[in-house]
Amino acid sequence: MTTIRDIAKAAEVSVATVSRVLNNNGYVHVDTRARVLKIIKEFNYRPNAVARSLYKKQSNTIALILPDITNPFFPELAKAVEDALNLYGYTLMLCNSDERPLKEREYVEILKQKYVDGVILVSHTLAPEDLERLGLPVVIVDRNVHGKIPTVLSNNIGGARRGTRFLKEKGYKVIAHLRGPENIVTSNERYQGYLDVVADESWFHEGLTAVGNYNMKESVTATKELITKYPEIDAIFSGNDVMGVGAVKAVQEMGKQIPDDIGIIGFDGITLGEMIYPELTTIAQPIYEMGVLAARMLIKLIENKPLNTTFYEFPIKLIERKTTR
Amino acid sequence: MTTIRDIAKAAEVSVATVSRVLNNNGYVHVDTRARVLKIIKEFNYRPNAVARSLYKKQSNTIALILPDITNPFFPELAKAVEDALNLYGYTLMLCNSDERPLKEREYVEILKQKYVDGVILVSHTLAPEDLERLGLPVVIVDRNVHGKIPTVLSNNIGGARRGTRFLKEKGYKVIAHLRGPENIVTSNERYQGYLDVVADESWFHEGLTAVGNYNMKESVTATKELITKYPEIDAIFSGNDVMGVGAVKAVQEMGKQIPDDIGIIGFDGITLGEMIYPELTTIAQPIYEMGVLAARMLIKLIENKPLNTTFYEFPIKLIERKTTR
DNA sequence: AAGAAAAGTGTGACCGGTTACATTTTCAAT
DNA sequence: ATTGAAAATGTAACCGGTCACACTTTTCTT
Repeated sequence: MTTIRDIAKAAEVSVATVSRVLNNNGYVHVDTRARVLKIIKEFNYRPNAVARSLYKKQSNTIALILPDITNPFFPELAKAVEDALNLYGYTLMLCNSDERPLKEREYVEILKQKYVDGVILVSHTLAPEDLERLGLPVVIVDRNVHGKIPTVLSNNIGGARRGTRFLKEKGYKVIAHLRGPENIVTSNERYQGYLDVVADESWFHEGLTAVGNYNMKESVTATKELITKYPEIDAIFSGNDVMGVGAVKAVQEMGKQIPDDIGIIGFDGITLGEMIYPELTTIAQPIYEMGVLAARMLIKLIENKPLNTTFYEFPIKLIERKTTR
Repeated sequence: MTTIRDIAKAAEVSVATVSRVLNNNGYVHVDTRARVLKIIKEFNYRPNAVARSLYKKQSNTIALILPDITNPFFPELAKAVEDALNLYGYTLMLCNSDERPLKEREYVEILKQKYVDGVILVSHTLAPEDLERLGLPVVIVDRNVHGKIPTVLSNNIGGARRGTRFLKEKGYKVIAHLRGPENIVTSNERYQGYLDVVADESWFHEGLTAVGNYNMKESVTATKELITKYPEIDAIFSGNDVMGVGAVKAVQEMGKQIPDDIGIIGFDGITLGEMIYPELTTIAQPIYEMGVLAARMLIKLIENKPLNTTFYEFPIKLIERKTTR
């Protein structure tokens, strides 16, 4: 492997000069620069990133910690993050936490050892006090945390209200809700949004909400139970698209028509919603933009540039497709 | 940050001794070891992975280069790889190549600069000669390459034959094929498998094959064109599940019944197939196992342990679900 | 009890960059 | 010609580990 000293020797300058050329700082005579550059090209020399990291205490790498890349929401976000990072010369470490706070914390320790510059935490399970002690620049995506940690999310309550109201406007009479895990903020917010719209309805009762844990299979069984128990249900507001897809499937398996017998609306706006028939109407978050923004914010944080806002809430967008009439 | 020298000072030993304790090699007196360990715990010391990497020329990091994590096949593989790597103390770098050989090559350069220990290349687009020059341990997944590079894949031709034959056995008469990109080995192999089974049929002609480029939306339009042009088609063997899902959707949009009017079988065995209605019959590759094996092979390669086989072809499994009668 | 082998520990070079500081050269201003 | 700032370059310490080698102490062998 060629090192900076090899280059220095070949170009008949000191390593400092080569370093100056590489980093474009300090004074270097044009002729010298040209000579060094020529040698670098000749040797096809690339500075050793690890050596650089050791001295600079940073690695141009950031980590994305998420529950499980297998869940179709996350790849879209991960892609956005990676695209953005690439633009700024960073590379991406992918960490699946499996929803385990312990694994998240272990990962953070390992990442610190590796001089990872920062972390994007998606749908994390860490306690706020853990977050404070992280000792690394962090941006949170998708889960609100009281505190001064930069956060990117979308308007969950507003979106949920909008979606539920939309179902009402479309003439659906009895709207059920599939909700996510009970310990997750977004899940509760979306539930809250649903409640805000329907709590005063004459038909409303708590039994119309079932837990699908943001999971497709659970959603299928939950939906079937729901509809069997309360046949008057004619619409479902699902807390995310994955459960929404499950609901669509469940309803179809029961032989009911979508959107006539039952209308369904999801939340998230993942592409999965466009892969099924009928296509899923949904409250879409701008997932890609959120990923890009999170990456940008983190980089600013790392590079000590000022953040205009430390809390960014994206508006949602209702995408009317085929599961509502 | 505490360094090994801080620990050495506090424990009143030399850095070498601390290093010996950390790495469990060389002679260290039990009492000394205990003392050092105590100090380490007290200081909550973690050795600096970057410094270690610099000397050892390895980083306990491997990279996964794949076309696009957004394509639902890859997250499942990525998860498997990550799980396996974790077990062995490695972390994962995620690199989206966007199918661009140039980007793949650039990534490899950056990865080498970072002392990444090895690379798993999935569905790569690199030329064989590029692969040879990589200068890093590599394992290839999903795409066959003539050469001595360790490879993990599944029996594409056999699987394709099996799937096509299965449609015939089920009594379908005119079987079309949705194929992937023309420059991709797996895509061609699956096409070949299809041909092997149907080429001699009286009804067979080349028009029954359409290109869906492994892509959902393209598959939808391709399927519609196919069926409109050749209404005698009553079954589709799709080169992958994503296109299979597209075909299901297209057929449904055309108002035809699955599996009675048209039977569909996919290839891959991704969970997406279970998310739609009716669930997709498919030729399943053991994706998770393939990912795990690729990771294991790469680690063996990195650690200079012998590989029993450099070429591993997994058997496929027909999973009969609801898109075939 | 002597000598050899094993056990225990320390010193300092090394990995390959960056940069503070020192030194030398250039050049415009006086 | 002199001066002093700017320009150009070099030296060596530093980042935080690892390990070859040297050295001392303990244990074993005969």
